[in-house]
Amino acid sequence: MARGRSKQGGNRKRETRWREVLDAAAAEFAEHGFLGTSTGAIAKRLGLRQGRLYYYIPSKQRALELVCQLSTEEMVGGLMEIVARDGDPLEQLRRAIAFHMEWLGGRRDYCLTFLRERRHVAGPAGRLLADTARRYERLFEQIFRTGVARGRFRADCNPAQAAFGTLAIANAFGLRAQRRGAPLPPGTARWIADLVLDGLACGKARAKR
Amino acid sequence: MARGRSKQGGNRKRETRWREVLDAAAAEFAEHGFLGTSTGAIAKRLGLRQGRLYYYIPSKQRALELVCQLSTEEMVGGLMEIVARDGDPLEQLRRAIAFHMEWLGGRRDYCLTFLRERRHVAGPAGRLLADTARRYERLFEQIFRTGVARGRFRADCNPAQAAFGTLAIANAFGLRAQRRGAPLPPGTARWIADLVLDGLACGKARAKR
Amino acid sequence: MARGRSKQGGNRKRETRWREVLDAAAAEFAEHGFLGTSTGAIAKRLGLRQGRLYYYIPSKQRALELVCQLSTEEMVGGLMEIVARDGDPLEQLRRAIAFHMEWLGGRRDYCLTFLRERRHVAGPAGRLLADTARRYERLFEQIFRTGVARGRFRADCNPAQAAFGTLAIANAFGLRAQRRGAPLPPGTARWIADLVLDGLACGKARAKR
Amino acid sequence: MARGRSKQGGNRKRETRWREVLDAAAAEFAEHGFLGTSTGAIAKRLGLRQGRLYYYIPSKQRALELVCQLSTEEMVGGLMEIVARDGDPLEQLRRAIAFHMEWLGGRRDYCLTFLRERRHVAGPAGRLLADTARRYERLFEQIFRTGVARGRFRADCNPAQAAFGTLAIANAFGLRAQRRGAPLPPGTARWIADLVLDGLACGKARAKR
DNA sequence: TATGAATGAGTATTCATTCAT
DNA sequence: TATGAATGAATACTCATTCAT
Repeated sequence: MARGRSKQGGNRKRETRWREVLDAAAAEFAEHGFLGTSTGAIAKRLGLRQGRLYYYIPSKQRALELVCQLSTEEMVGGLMEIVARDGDPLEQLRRAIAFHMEWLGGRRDYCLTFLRERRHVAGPAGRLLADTARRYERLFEQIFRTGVARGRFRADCNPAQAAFGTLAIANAFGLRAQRRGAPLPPGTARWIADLVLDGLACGKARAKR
Repeated sequence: MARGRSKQGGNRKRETRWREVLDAAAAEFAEHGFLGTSTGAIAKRLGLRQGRLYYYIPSKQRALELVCQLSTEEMVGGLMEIVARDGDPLEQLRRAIAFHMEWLGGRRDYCLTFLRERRHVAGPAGRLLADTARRYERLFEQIFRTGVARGRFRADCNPAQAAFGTLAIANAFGLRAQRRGAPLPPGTARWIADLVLDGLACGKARAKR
Repeated sequence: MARGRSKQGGNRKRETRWREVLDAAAAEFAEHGFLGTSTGAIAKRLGLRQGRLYYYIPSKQRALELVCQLSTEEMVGGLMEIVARDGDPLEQLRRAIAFHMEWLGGRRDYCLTFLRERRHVAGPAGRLLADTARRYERLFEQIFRTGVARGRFRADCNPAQAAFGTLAIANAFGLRAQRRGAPLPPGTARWIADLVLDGLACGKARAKR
Repeated sequence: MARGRSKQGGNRKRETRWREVLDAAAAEFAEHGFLGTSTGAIAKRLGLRQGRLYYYIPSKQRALELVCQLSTEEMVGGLMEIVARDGDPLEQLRRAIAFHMEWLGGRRDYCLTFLRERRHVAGPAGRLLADTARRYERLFEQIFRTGVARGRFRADCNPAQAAFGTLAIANAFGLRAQRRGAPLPPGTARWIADLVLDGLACGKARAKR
């Protein structure tokens, strides 16, 4: 390729810079929202002038799509591994939650952007995103289903609801901690897993009392 | 006086129209976000031309503030009554959650707007809003604190965390149902209360197992 | 006429109200300028609602024209009498200046509006205004011309320039006092007349020294 | 450094363009007033599209402030030099008036804008402007005060009034000539100085006659 | 790789004016 | 005599995007 002097080196550098651009976009999107972010603000964060941004990304819209896709797809990949590995569903759930919390902490900007700004991703990209999100939730669902089937979780546990609820709780606590700027306290994942287990999977069904 | 009467009538009509304007704003804000909403869109929803809107509201910004303030303040009022009435903390929590879910259902647009768009309310109005939100959460906190003190909830229940978690779960389920356009299924509030009780207030603390 | 119950009474009342409207317009124009004045502001000053104004005036533009014309025409009338009356040009000038200062004080809003806002009167009305203003200046000019002809003013006094200068000085001092909110101090007109006489009409022509 | 050089060049070009923008704004403000000037009109004068203007100036308001500040501050600087240089107060006054007239001619748009539109500069910028204007007037005042102290001007000359009057006369004649589009006739400054000297500083006080 | 000039379209807000009541 | 609802046009300002250099 004419562009990179050494193909490898050039591409790697380019790739690196490209990630930096996405990081900057994610940071701005997380802080001010997609519509509240100007391309100038992203550029400024990178020490570039506005126009230059378009060398790296084709549009602000596309940047949002990429930010939303990148981490979600990696998250699905990671979670798949956990679910694929056999083991006690209860342990699996703990690991899954720990995994999820790690991402919330490590990729805060990407997660926040995905959670709050995905509404601005429409069309094919939006459908792709919705699909990825569904796959992620289904993996949690599967853990609950297995747990119920094996008698580890209580019989009236609704896997779909449990999966949704688990993510809601994990995200709420995970992002609350973020909002305060502090890293997640170490026991958080464990504590949330217990909360979920008691409330959604193992506790006595209250309504029956 | 003839004028007094006509003035009354005028004011009532004006007041009504004002609420309609806020409703329309809330609906648009909930659907497209504050920044994604143009004043023209609000006007269109009301069958007005854009400029006319400013006869009722001083600015889009102020409309957002009012939308965010109106329902939250009423919610605090309602919840205060529930908490003030004496009774079993467990029953109080159930009533509180039911009350909260009713608002999520009945004032969907206002609640969504508050939850997602309040970040765009800055300055004094923002501080007021934060204060109202804090008061609301504190009322839930108080229920948990009383429950722990009276031995109805488990000893290691952290009232602040429990209050936060309760709202996170209630909002997540309440608004998920909304997103699908359907009204909340009748048992939802009860079911969520059980979830919260098992997970946050009464279940065995897993970590100790 | 169908409109007034008693023609006389109705018209007089109407006439009065009409003057009040013009006064209010003049006051706003003087304070905020023509473009800086909204019809709502004029209406407010009168205790009316915006729309009602159009019962009295056909347009904001026309209101400006009337404000500018009214006092200038009366001023021309008054000054003509002074100039017509025979007498020492020096005394005439004193009287003319006193007359001018009285108007600046008594019709402050009208004078300010005329002086600063007449640029916004275009078309036939603008030409009429320019003509009236020219007639006014010419009357001063005439005093100087007579004074020179009769040997009361120095020979090299340029009547046109002297007239222009006289008005500039009178307006500047007259309106400065106004700006400070105080009524013109009693001796002002006399003092200004002396200034003008020394500087423009009687003093030794410096350039010759 | 290559960048340094290009930056220099860029800055100089930018600076130049910036002055052109202010010149255009001043021209429009002088012709149509601040409120009568649309940003589009300024842009058109520069051959730009409206939006582009905001690359050079942050707002129309700020442009007005800059137009008003720029020349007034330079004028104060120039006048200070004249007053600082020792010499006959009478000669000083002549120089000061000549200096003032030169500015009226050379920076007509800026001066007109300052004189007529400064009322639209409020807040801190307005206070700064008022201060600069006061300093300018005080410098003239000082000339008169010195002249009286040294017995060159008549004893009952009021320096503050004389300064105000001098500026009123100079502005009136200076801007009248401008309005007619012609440059100031050569002897004007001299002639005005004589007028001022006779009327304000040296003539016999008429009232005593 | 980077800059800055340029643009076109969009958006909130204001306001003179009209009209039915 | 007065009101309030309604409108259409204007206007300041922002911003994503392009392109010559």
